Amino acid sequence: MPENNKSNDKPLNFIEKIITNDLAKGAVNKITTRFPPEPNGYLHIGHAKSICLNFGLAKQFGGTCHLRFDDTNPAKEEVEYVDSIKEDIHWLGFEWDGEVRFTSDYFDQLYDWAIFLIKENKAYVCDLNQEEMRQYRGNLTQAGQDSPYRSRSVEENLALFEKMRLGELEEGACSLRVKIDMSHPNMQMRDPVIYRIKKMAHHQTGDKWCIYPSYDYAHGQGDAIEGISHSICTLEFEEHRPVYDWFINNLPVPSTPHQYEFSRLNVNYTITSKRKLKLLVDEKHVDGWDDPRLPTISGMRRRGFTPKSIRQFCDMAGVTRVDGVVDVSMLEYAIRNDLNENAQRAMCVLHPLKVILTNYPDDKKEQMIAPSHPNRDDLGTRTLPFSREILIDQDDFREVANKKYKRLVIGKRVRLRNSYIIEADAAIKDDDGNIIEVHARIIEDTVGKNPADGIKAKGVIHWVCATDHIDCEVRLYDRLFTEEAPDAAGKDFLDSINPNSLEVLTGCKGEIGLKNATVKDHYQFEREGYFILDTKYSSDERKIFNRTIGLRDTWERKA
RNA sequence: UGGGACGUCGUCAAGUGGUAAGACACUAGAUUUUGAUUCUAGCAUUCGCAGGUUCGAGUCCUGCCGUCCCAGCCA
Repeated sequence: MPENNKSNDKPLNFIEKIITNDLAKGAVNKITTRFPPEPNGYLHIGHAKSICLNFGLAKQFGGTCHLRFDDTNPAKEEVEYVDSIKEDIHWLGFEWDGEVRFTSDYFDQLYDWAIFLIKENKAYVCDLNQEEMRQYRGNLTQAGQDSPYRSRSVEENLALFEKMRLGELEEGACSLRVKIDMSHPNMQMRDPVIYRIKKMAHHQTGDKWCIYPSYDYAHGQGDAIEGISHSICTLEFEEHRPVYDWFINNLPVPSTPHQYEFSRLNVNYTITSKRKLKLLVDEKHVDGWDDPRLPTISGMRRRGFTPKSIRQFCDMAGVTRVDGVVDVSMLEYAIRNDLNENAQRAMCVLHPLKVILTNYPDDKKEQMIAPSHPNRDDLGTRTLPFSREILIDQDDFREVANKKYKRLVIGKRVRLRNSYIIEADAAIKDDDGNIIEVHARIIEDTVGKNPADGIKAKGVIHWVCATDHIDCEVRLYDRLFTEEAPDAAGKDFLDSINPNSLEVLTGCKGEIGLKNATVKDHYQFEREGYFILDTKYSSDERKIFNRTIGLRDTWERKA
């Protein structure tokens, strides 16, 4: 019996039920799924759901999952994408069974089966051009008309198809179509094209072909060749299923796969249309496919998302046939949940303000010991140099404030995280009235304990030694779109791009230990959020931290 | 106005005739050297609407309404 690796009490989704049933009644002994991306763009969060589903199902039911590039259209595909897709799948934590497969591996077989269909008098070469074909196809409410070329003889079709293959006919001059039913209410069944002439090199097969099979023809046969038992795709392919089944029923294929559709993942305030993502990249609205604001896997990776958080998010979103839009807060929950548990803590001051501790000796320096994680001793401790001058965040000091403000205020006390409690005495200003420095005093003997006088601090703020720290740049990201549904019909998604989606902070000061940060280390900068070194632009000389996600904030930090 | 699919809390989502799981979000309170985490409590008399069948309906039937998909030699 297959083992269910998911949390015991979670109800099965409809595909899991189908599989459980197929296994129970012996329709299949072992399941085989596949993830079939077209290498024409980078993977995004929507693909992650499909990856988690297909690879997850195989693992859950003791089956296997293939990676097959659906590369039937050389005009749109590139190896660059093949490479990034493989990398992203691995990064997400999945491994495909056997070698990477390509639909183009089956071009010979597909071609032979096309000949077979012609000989069966089920396929014909059609000379209609695109405009004519559209007219003959009819429309949603009107039946189509048979192509005048539909009744060509087998011999003529064979000869013509051979000329197509040999490159003796121009692109668009004709196509090979299958004879189904031009008056079928399902438009997909009105004699779909299965081969078209494209005189271009293919990234896998080179110059071997100048005719290429269409998705409808190639996909199901690829599944059948690989012995895919459950071919899972998204809802928009639903009306293609009869076509899929037609080929399986009319060709001598080695197995009979079945297609199942689920609704694609949509997340509000973002877009998951490959075409639109490509536009954002091509028109430089963002910094490449791996821009941290993009929902691409590479962008999310650079942003600091973990594979585990993405998997959890996909699991939380569920698998159904209902089209809906998942709230980004669910994604944010998933990443915070992982990082809260696993990210080491550090302090980093984003908008530095100098504080002089007037009662602390000029020549004194202490080394404060702080845990790397509040409730995980296994992560060890770190050392924080402390001296007379420290830096705190400008937002953490006010000359006067109401009682709801729990930070440093003149005449009031605040706890320096992992250090002393201090009390502010004065704010030093420049000629324009800007606070440039704060004078304060430490309360003696308050490291790790409350003051002897019983007057406790109201809050806790983070800080960094004014002399012993690292300089860094911090990049804060906000949602790329201001509209909940930038993709909605009737509007241009470019109009809702958030002009403030990236805020670059320079002159930030991080605790000294951060000098050893690597691109693999996720940090929680206490009271600020989760950060990770930017893989693209950060260097030893210029450290750049990306904010993955801020801490949950129930207080309104923005005054 | 053709065909197909889908409509359960703000958002995902269980439920398959026996009297509305769970998660996110949100609200209130407790703990807290992160206004974080954790914890505790609250959050659909109601399942798109209207009829019907039934002792009993989110679940069955009928009608209606709404949303999405399909007229590429894209996938």
